[in-house]
This record gives sequence, structure tokens and C-alpha cells, in this order.
Amino acid sequence: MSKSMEQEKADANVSGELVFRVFNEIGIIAQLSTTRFERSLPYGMSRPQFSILNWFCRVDDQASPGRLAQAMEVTKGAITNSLKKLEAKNFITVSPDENSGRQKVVRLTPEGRRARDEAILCARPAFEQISQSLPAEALITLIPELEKIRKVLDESRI
Amino acid sequence: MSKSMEQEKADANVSGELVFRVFNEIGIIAQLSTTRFERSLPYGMSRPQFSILNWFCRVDDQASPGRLAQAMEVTKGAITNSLKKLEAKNFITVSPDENSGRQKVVRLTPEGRRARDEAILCARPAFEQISQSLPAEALITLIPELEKIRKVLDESRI
DNA sequence: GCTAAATAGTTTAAAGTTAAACTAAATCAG
DNA sequence: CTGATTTAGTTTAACTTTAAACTATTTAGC
Repeated sequence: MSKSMEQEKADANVSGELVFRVFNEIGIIAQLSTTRFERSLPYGMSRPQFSILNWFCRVDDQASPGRLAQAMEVTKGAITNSLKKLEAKNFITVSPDENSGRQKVVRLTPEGRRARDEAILCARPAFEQISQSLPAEALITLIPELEKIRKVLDESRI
Repeated sequence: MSKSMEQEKADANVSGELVFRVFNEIGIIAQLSTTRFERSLPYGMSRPQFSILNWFCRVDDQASPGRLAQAMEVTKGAITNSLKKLEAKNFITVSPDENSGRQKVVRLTPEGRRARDEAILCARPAFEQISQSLPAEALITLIPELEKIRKVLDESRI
């Protein structure tokens, strides 16, 4: 094996180790932040449930379950589950699609919109408390880096 | 309300929003990376199971369940659950503590150590593949930032 | 010393997730 | 047109997680 090949392999190992450490930190942060976020939410709302309501407020006022699964980057099964919970709370409606017998149309209800707005108000103190210990500049530079990582994971998804 | 107070409140809102966006990205990355990581692991090992084995190889060769719960930043119940799975696979032993009737001592078995080493070998290609799309310098600067966020979350834990 | 409070672990219920098997509908090819 | 393939959603099993209730042990206070 040539010297440069050895070096390349070493680099790959080091780099793989770095990715591992980054994912490890991210895993722990995700868990802690989700727990804290959910404790602040009203109506027994979970983070995934909030994310779906929030998506409707920010992106589109209706969508198929499949589109939501893509947007949330979870499986179709996970979405089926979350939609059931949201429908039971009357935060969304699920109706058959007029144009396609195998698709469904999910829509936000007025109650769902109100619940989402309330959720943001309830969760704000928790986020602000955390943000006091974290300089905004650091967060601003962090976001594009995280987006890059997500994109890499998303695009190489199997 | 004075001008500066209004400004402070606005800053807090902006900052809270930033924290929210960071946590949102982190949540998605955690999910995608965990799924990919677990698919590469042998023996039906899960990420939490691997993390425990890895901790024994890197930090200490024995520990109480409570200490592991702190190290992994999960609840005691979650650790009880993971330890059962690892014990069933003969990757750890759980024995009563000689010095304390209410504590237990968890130890890595030789099989557990081998499984951990194998897991690292199995997972390496997945991490290296991802690291090819992410510059190492970016990852290196990312790690301390993530550690800072985790610390803030950890220290303000309820 | 004995009672009360704190600590260590387990258990249970409810939530989320994935993967894989399954149904039903739409599309494509010959 | 008809049969095969793809696509949309659901279901199920197995896993993780938290929170809260519970047992058992240890420590602290009086």
C-alpha cells in the first residue's frame, strides 16, 4: 500500500469518527430538547403532532399523508399514527381525495390552528430560557451547517 | 414599556425562534442518522445498546444502572430496559452490589466487548460514506458548539 | 434505636419510531 | 383491454422513550 493510500484511509477513519461524534451529540440533544419541548406543550401535544400542525400553518393548508411523511422525513406508518391522534383531537380533518381514490386529503381545522398558536406561546418561555445561555451568533452559524448535514442524509436515503 | 425593554423582548423572541429552528434540524438529523446507524449494526443491536457497550469500553469497566442512566442522559426506566436486552444477548452481566443492597453492578462480558468492536467495524462504512460529503473542518468546529448546547440542556435539566 | 425521608431500580401505560406485510387503486405494456 | 407493476395508506410487531407509581434499601433526625 502506498503512503498516500494509507493516509487516505487514515483520513477516512478520522472523518468517520468525527461524523460519529457529531451524531452522538445530536442524538443526545434531540432527546433532551424534545422532552423539554413536549413538557411545555398544551393538549398533550407531542413534538411530531406539533410539527404537523406547524407545517400546515407555514407551508400549505392541505396535503396528502404521503407528502407529510416526506416533509417530516418519517415513514408513512408514523404519519398514519400521528394523523389519527390529531384527528381524535379535532385538530385536522382527513377526507378522501376527489381526484384519486387511493389518496387522502388532510386539512387543518380552526381548532388545530388555534392549538398550534397556543403551543408556540406555551413553548416560547422554554426556548427563550435556553437561548439566554447560547449566543445568537453561534446559533445562526449553526443552522446552515445542520441543514447541510440533513441534506446529505436525506439525499443518500435508501 | 421603554424602547430598550421592547428591544429586549424582540431579541428574546428572535433568539427563541433560532433555538427552535436548531432543535428542529437536530431532531430530524438524529432520527435519520439513528435509523441509518442501526441498520448497519450487527446482532440486532440498537443505538442505545451500542452506546452502553461503547461507554464500558471507553469510560469504565463497571457501573451501576443509575450511573449509566446519567451518562446516557436517559431515565432509569430506559436503562433497565436496555440492560435487559444486553443481558439477554450475554453482552453484559448484572450482579448485586456487595456494598449496597439496593444497587447493582453492571459489567461488560468478553462477548460484549467483541460485539462492540464488530459494531464499530460494521458501522464505519456508513459514517465514512457520509463524511465524504461533509468537510472535516466543518465537523470539527461543529462539535464544541453542540457540546455547549448539550451542556446547557443538561445543566438546566429538571 | 426508631421513624421519616431520600435513593436505586423496576414496572406499567402511553407515546413515538421503523420495517415489513398487506390492501386497494392507478398506471403501464403488450 | 387485460395483466403486471407501481403507488398510497394501513396494520402489526418490535424497539425506544418518558412519567408516574411502586418496592426495597439506606440514611438522617430526633
